[in-house]
Amino acid sequence: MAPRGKTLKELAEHLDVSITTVSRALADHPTIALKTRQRVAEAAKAHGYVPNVAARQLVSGRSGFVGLILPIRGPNFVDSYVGEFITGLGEGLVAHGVDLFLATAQPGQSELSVLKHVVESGRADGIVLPRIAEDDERVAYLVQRGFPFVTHGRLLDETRPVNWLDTDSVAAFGEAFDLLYELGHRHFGLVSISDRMTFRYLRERGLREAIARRGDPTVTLDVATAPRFDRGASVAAINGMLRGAARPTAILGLFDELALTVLEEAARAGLSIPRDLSVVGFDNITAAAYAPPGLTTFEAGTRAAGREIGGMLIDIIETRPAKPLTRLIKPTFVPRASHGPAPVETH
Amino acid sequence: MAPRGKTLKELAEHLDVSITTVSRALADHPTIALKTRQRVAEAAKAHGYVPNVAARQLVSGRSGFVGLILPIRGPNFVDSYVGEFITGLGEGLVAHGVDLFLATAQPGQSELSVLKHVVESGRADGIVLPRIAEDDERVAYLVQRGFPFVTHGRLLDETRPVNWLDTDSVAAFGEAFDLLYELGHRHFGLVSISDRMTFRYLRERGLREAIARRGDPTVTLDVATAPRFDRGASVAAINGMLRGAARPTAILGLFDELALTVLEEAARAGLSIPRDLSVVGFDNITAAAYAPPGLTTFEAGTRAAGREIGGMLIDIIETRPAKPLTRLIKPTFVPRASHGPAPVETH
DNA sequence: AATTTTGTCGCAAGCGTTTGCAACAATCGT
DNA sequence: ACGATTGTTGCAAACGCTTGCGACAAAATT
Repeated sequence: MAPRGKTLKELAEHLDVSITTVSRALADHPTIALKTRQRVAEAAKAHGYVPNVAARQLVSGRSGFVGLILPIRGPNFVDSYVGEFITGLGEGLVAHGVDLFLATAQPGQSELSVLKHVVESGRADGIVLPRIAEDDERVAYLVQRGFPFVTHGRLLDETRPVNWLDTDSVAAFGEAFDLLYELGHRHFGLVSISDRMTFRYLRERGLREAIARRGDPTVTLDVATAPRFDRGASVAAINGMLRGAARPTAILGLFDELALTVLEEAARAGLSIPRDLSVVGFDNITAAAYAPPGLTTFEAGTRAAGREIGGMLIDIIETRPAKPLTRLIKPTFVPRASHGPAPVETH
Repeated sequence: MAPRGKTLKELAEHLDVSITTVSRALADHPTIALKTRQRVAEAAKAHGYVPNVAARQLVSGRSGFVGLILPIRGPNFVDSYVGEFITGLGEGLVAHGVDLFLATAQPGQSELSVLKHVVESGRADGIVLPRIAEDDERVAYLVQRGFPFVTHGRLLDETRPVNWLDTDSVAAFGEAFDLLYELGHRHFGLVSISDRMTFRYLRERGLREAIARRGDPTVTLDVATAPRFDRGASVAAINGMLRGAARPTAILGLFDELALTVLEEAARAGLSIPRDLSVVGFDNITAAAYAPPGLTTFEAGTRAAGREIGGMLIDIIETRPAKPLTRLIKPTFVPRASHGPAPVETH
């Protein structure tokens, strides 16, 4: 057994006052004489008193923890999202004296069952849900349970009363289209995923809306999809697009990993970037800067998002606002060398 | 206030037995009649009973948490280490029903003071300490406190009774040297850091020992250092080496970020890799595969290390072994295209 | 001087568990 | 048939803290 820290009782005996008084003094309760408060504070510091969290939690009903269920990943791959998001979340929470706790789903176990366990055991005061799907069962559970949470990403059905923060990928993909259109591109490709994640839908919508706004009937859009973490399928889908009859002159990757794969496959197909093909991604992962010729992309600001979400969640836990809190972050354009003027058409 | 879950008391009333009986039945205590145990188990499942962790912790003295203090990072940079290590740790802990909790140090606050707070508040049953320095004050504190912990990385003084897991970078850097020597290289450079981290020392030692083993007096080693996260200083140090009178033909980066910077600066200096210069890194971060021409490096297996450390820590918490547990993992060589035969000397 | 107010403090209950010990009924041996 | 054994359950204390309410003395009011 780890050596226990000092308790209130010990402090009280030492100071010859009641436990109650020590407790109130440390909470700076105004009914305790100022002199007593100071005396207690000194003794507490001198003895290195640290309150026992379990006892405090038991009576207050609050754990001082915010929970996050680690997204299940393939065996060999961890994207940079996890590290960045968690770091930001920690930063956002620490200012309020709240710690982050991470639950991991066992191999056979669903994320939902872990979530239920976390909520019902009283382990967390609030939950953050990353990377959500178009219609997420975890959200349904938490809403029905009335448990505080905020999601990173939105549901498709925006009328549901959920607190969320999202990056405005509609705007980003619109911006990318406009830029490429101005550069003369008319034939577009989008490499997407088949999983029903909300961001997949939103990014494609951003692109389509921008096309519609432009009102140019000569613009074409070709969409290729593959399962999310299936690299082989992505490669195949990309090659289909690259080696097809009507190869686009500009290809957008739903996120950087996909765009980087386009870069690789294009090189393999003997295409020169950006002379023959422009490529734009989304997320600005580290490798985007290193992959030749440098991937043009959007900075999603994952760490800042985590920080912000931490603050939102604390706010929700403490004030229980009636209206849902939502925040839309504009990603910033990161121009590098993978985009350029459309190649002149060879008739 | 979040709606509380069911309590033992409610369950007991429903079943018309005592709280004690329910508690023991759920723990599968043999003194409780088998029939009663089953009856209780069913009711518990039906009512969705989940024990309150705070109450349990209060009496058992165990929190069911393992703590990790997030390494402090610069404002803009999160290396992939965090995400990988945490993912692995979660995987290693979940099998034992233990959760991971993350504490973050406030800007002005030392990691040590956060650590003390975590330990003394009873928030964790054990601690994992990542990325440790040659002589780490956190380790001293935990040893003196008799608190269970395991480090990722070693102290320089290996006689201290600490549980650690480390990657064998001595072996890796020796292997790298041998390989490059066989390829004809005689003039070596090491881009290192000035921070007193143990791995800095070990990797350099691995290199020097391999050189000594070879016993070839014509071999030279040039070491350049810069503060850990100071990219500008690294660039300067690397350029000093690259543009100096006696440029090495093979440069080892203490870790991939450094090696990648060598690649960039070499390109800027008009050097062709690997014709003019061989570069080898360590860690195998994602970008290593994308940076041209592909960085030769070592896979450190961070995620697996986290997984392993999780298991070790549980073991330590439960059995309190007298002898420290230590584990040395051999990194695997990841040959890519940034190394090759030494250029022929031009006299 | 008697009464009310104000300022300080302590008693004791309660948060939801676990666990040593006692209590009781049923079964056993002789 | 009686005490001893076995099997099963419950009582109550304990873990360390917070908090409503009452107790008491000193100060203010009448």
